[in-house]
Amino acid sequence: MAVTIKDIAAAAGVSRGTVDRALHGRGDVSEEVRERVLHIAEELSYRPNRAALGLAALKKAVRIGLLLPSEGNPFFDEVIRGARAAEESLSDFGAAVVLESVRGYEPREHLRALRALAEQGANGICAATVDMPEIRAEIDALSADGVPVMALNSELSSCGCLSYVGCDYRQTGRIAAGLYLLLGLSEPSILIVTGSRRVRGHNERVAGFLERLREAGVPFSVAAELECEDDDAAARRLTLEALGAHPGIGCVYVAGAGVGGVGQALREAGLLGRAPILAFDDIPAARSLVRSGGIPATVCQQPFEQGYRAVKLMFQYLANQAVPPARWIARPVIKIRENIDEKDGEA
Amino acid sequence: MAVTIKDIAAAAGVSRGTVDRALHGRGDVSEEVRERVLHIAEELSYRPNRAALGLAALKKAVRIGLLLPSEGNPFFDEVIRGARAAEESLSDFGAAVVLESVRGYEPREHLRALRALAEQGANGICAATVDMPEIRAEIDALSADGVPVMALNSELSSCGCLSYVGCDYRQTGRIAAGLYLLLGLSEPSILIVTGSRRVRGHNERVAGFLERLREAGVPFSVAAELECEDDDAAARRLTLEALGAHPGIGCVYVAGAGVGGVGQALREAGLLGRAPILAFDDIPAARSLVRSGGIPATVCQQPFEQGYRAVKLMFQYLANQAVPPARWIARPVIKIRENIDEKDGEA
DNA sequence: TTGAAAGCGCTACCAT
DNA sequence: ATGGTAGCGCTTTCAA
Repeated sequence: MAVTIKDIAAAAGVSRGTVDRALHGRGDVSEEVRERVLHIAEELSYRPNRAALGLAALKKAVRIGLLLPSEGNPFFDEVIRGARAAEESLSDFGAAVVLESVRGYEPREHLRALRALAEQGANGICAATVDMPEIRAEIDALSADGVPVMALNSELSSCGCLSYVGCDYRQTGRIAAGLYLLLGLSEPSILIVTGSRRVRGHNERVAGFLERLREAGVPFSVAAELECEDDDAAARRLTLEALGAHPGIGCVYVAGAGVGGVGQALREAGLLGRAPILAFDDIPAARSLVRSGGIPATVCQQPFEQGYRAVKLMFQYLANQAVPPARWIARPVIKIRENIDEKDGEA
Repeated sequence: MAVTIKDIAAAAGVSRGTVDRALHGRGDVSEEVRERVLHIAEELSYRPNRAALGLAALKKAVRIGLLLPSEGNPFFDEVIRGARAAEESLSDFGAAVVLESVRGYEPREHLRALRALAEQGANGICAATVDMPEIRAEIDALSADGVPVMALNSELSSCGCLSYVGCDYRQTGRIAAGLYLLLGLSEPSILIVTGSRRVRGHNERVAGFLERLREAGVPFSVAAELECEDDDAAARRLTLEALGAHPGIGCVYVAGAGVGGVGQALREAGLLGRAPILAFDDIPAARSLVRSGGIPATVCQQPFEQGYRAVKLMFQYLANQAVPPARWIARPVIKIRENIDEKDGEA
């Protein structure tokens, strides 16, 4: 049988209540007793029992706020599914998730959502938001108020964030390059379609991609780098223009959203299936292009897992003061036609 | 606050003890009361609290037996890691894992191990074993004795197994075919190296591979199908012979173990990196061939996850009588040079 | 500053 | 056949 708080109390010659106070620094405990208890706990390598912790925590339910730019964004629908799954599996321990769904990346809107979550009594917040000064300031303020904030899916520059749960964009870019190499294309001209140069993740994906190609020492050239603002219509138009201006494009690398528009452009140009698209995630548009052969392979970032993880780690921090790792990085998943229809589920 | 057993007791006008007995069919309960309680529970959509369940279950620790042919088999080392991780995460609920490690697939040895686990007081057993009549009979006997057995990694023909946790071999074969198609090889002659025709998983991997290639309608031919008995030395020798007998082999498909031997043979024949190997799992030999370019991509079966899952599902069955799904299938993971070094971890 | 005790939801044992 | 209750490990409140 594992070591319990009772064992420590007996060994230290104090009551269980005192041990609890000493271990967690709540209430007043004499310095001498505190040290003795801590020492004994260390000695016996005490670890609190999670079942008991959960049961006792039921009284004061923990509320986890979730800020996602998920309006009209199917990637985040999966994040939500994961967060709900975590909520479900933690409901027996008193966890509840409150969601603020936002459209796009307008800082003002994100600020509003953060404050709304705090007002709804969130004890901690997981936020997929933008790396702007005003946002960072709000996060610092929330943290100071005792509401920790965790960056989700997009990392934030140094601020009071508890941790980052998401993916390593450079790494996924490198994997996309690996897939490019697998294809063994003969035409070395690549068209790059990025979402926005202001989005750090997109830049890193492009950098990782090019970095790996250079390392591999294969001949390649970048025909053009387009910025489509994550918009399908813009992606289609710009891609068509580029295909016209640069004949002989052998591959299109799509670092952000807008892959549906790129596919449409290639179809119109009669190149779908001939000039492969390398893309990210398995949102519906990407899925259907994988099925039709326009995308030979896509690198996915486990949105379900990200949502699940973020909620779970935040809960463990709030309920059991278990400090999460500074960065929890989702393992990238390569999907091709033969496994594109797999659905992520309960971890 | 969620519905508790107390609420049901109040609604039914009986005591909590009676509700417990009625819900779980233990002890004597009058038919009339039983029905009333069950009805109310259904009505209120009662779900037992897992934290409380775990806490109460601490008194009678659950022991889970694990039978693995893991001696000298690095694949199963990962399964063990996963099982240990599950044990760790369930230790707060009173779970313990006892391992019987066996070398190879000798039915006599497996029988001995099964009995040894039962003698050590295992309340349930997860077994990666062979599909033989004497084994199935023992499993039926154990089940009848109240020790449920779960098939792990290799499925067993209809017997009293609680469920199957592992992968879908045909599906992984199809994915390997998808990778073959990605490579766009010009030389359509394929050498197949299987482990053993007596191993169901190997056969299914070959069948799935060929099935998908036929579906795709690409030209291909099978130069030869070798059986290497999962042995590197045999694999090397047979592969070298086949390369000599069938010049122009463009790809080697390795359905079982022995991939190290195949790589060695290709190296000696000066074909490493020129005739790609398609293989399974990321055991050390496969990993190093991926790094050196001999294997462009490998299809992995999440051994860590399999071990983790099996123990977790078995525990939930034993402790909370939660019936596991008949089949829990691990998601296949494609690894290439750029992500081969990722380590599976805590789910 | 510390101790004692109630209570979280469930199970199991002892009375009745 | 049913009720009552102790107890799993921890937190928290009330007394002292």
